Amino acid sequence: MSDVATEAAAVAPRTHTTPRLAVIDRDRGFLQVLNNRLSARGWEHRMLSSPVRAEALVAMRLNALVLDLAVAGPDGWEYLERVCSRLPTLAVIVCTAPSSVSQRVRGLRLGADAWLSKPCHPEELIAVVEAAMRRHRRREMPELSAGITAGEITIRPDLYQAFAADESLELTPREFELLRLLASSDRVLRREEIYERVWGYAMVHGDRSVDVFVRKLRQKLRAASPEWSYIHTHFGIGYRFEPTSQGAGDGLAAELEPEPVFAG
Amino acid sequence: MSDVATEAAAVAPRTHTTPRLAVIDRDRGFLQVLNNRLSARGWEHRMLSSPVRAEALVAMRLNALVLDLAVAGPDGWEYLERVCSRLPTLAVIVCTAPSSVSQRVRGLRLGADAWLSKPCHPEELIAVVEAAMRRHRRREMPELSAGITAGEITIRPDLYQAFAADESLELTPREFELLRLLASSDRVLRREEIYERVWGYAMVHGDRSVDVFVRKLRQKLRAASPEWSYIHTHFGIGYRFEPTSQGAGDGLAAELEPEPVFAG
DNA sequence: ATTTCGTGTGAACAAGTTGTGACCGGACTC
DNA sequence: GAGTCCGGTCACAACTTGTTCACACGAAAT
Repeated sequence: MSDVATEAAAVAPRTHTTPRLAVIDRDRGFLQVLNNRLSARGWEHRMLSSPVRAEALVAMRLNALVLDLAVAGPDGWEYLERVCSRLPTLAVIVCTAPSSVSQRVRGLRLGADAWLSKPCHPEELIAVVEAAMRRHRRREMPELSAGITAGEITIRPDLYQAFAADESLELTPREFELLRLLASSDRVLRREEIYERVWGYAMVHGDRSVDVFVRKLRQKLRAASPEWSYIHTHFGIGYRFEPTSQGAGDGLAAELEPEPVFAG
Repeated sequence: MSDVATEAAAVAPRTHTTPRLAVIDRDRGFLQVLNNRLSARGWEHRMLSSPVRAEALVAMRLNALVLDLAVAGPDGWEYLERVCSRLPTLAVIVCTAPSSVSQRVRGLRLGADAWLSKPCHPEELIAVVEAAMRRHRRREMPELSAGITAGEITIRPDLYQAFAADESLELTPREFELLRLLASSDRVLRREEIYERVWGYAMVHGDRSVDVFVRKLRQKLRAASPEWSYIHTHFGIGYRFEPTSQGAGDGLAAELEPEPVFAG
């Protein structure tokens, strides 16, 4: 049970329809009841009897985590904080023994989304988890498989690949996710945001992964569509996607109104 | 720079928009206490003694709503549902008299983000509201990324850039943050305050950074929009933003919106 | 008028940011 | 077990930005 055997599925498909949650608790009866309800509901769930490292939680690609602070012992607060800061998009629900106001406030301030006192009704816990996940879900890509065409390239989410003139760019999963994110946003994306949405957890300061993958992407884009540039750097901020053809005028204007030009 | 352990303070996101919330309740004492705490915290808030139409809530441009279901009477559930579906980006916290599990579950299912039982500690309520907003704010509000237009220039937060006649001013990140701060405050800002909000930490006495950046800003503004002056010096105090056209009268009028009044 | 202090300005300097190629280790394939 | 693919780290160079400094200018104070 405590084993963190994580099947390494494809990288962050992010289109999951069934919620995936983990419960860190030791109350056998509670876990049993909860297990039944969750199974009946078709949620993917996993019961853990002790805290697991934040990295392991990342690998599980959870939507929500239910945590009994008592299980983590005196380091519970620290653990809570670490998990919340490392996985900003994870819904964290603390479900623990009766507590004081200041304890609850502290937990919420550290990043928990909700605090429930035991004993609690499993249906209420599930409703709270649903409420916490509801918003997070909204940010999953709305368009499921609609292809995006920009400049000379076409992005096909259903094939997990991008094409230029019907020729695949041979993007790796990460490269593809990065390209899809950039192409579906018409604004500057900060590195932290990119990392969080492609990698699925918080970027540590100084990580250059985004830069490196942008370079790899640009390389493949350039090879497939040399006349265009797609990914623009905003110094000190991040990157922005905008197909710009080399030969003609700079595509800077395309962002705002394409105002009519008159000779005069 | 002196860099006294400013580790995490690297160009802070500074999306520090003050929360705006409304409370629908009739408990005078509760409202009074809450009012004090919210004022101390600098939140914009408004106390309402009866439900208002969803349209009115939209106009208030709230981040969060605290609702006592009892105030809405027997139609409370319907009201809750209508508000939640009409304003999906609004954080809704139900704070009401003791209730049954099924009631709480029902409220959460209808779209509430949290359910608190009265009597509750105001700090806990605030923490719950914060937690709910934290999750919501991730999905950025459309109006937040809307640009500011002043005089001949347009400030586009989504592009981290300002434009004059669709031409970028080529502002650096700091210059942009400074301009955005000035332009979104229609009053004189002291240097210390500017420094604190743009740089993210306290200004040491005698630091001229703000002056230098104001100069750089003025230079770029002048190059892009020579007929106007935007940043005005208040000797011995600080700076104030106000677009003023050179030739004609001062453009004082165009600015003020008749938006609803909030305490704060 | 003269002094003092706060502000505007340009340039030199320091610090931070990004592009890039090389390299490393784990997972998978043959 | 060797080869390959992929994600990730590192170090370096080129570049941009941020900070500091000295001095000029102008407003307030004496």
